[in-house]
Amino acid sequence: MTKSNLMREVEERLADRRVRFTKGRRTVVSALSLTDGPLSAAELHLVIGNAIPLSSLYRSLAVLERAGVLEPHLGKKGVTRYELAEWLRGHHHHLVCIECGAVDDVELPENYESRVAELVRGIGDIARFTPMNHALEIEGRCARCA
Amino acid sequence: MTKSNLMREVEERLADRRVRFTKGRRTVVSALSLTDGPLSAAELHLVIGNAIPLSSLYRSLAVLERAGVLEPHLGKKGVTRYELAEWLRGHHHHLVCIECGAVDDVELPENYESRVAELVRGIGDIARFTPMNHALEIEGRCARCA
DNA sequence: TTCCTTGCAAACGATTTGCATTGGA
DNA sequence: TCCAATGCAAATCGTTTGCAAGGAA
Repeated sequence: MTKSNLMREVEERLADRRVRFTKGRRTVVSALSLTDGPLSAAELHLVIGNAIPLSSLYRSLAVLERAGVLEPHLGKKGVTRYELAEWLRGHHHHLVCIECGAVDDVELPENYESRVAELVRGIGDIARFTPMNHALEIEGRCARCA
Repeated sequence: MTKSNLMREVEERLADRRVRFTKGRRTVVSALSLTDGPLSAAELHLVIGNAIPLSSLYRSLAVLERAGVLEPHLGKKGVTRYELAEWLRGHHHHLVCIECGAVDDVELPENYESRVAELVRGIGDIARFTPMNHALEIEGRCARCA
């Protein structure tokens, strides 16, 4: 999805919910649309050049999460990282570095993703569970920390 | 695994690593072996009847985590809950019900688990990432809520 | 106007740490 | 004996909140 399309999608979603798409919120969505993985409030604060105070950032993140635009990922030391929700970013999985805590997104090649989906269906059958969504999270060492 | 076997396994592991299995650490492992889900430091503090001050609890948890006896489970509000490590509890995945929020553990049949492991290895190769651990989390509707 | 958002500073709560004391090998 | 573990209190750090000022509808 192009960035301007993305902003339009978000705008629409927020309008539906009577939530204002203010300058601060635009900045957050825009920054997250340009990065590879989830960012914490502090990381976001750096990325956007201290343009928005932390407290306002936290409030924007909370609003965007409640509106279903962002998804939180809980990290160590009580740090929460956010990324665009799946309906905006597309389906992907996470590589979490146990060394530095960085989270990278991977979009699997179709043959991999179909095997994951197949496993998920099979597990659902075994466990009498109706799968709606899945996430394969892999912990390990990223290229930088290996 | 019986509880006394479990304590013996932990004792052995700690001995190998020259880590003392003190009264406080025994209390923590024992409490966690008796509960169904992961517990936070505060919850543990309650469960063991304030027998150990919070700061000591945190230190015990840190030591046991570094020794590979406990695994942290990151929750909202910066709360970390701990459970016995996988080699003590068995490898499993999570089925999260989007209806009632319940989290069920599933232990996959060997042929499923090996396919998951194979995918994880393949993904690591693609992404230049060294996988150490993985977790497949499936969201959907549990049997009760379907 | 009226309600929502923002910025600042202070408050909060989970976790960590400095230091003196205790305890186990 | 002697280093690691403990208890207490104070410090840290991510996050939240009260309040007054700014903005959009």
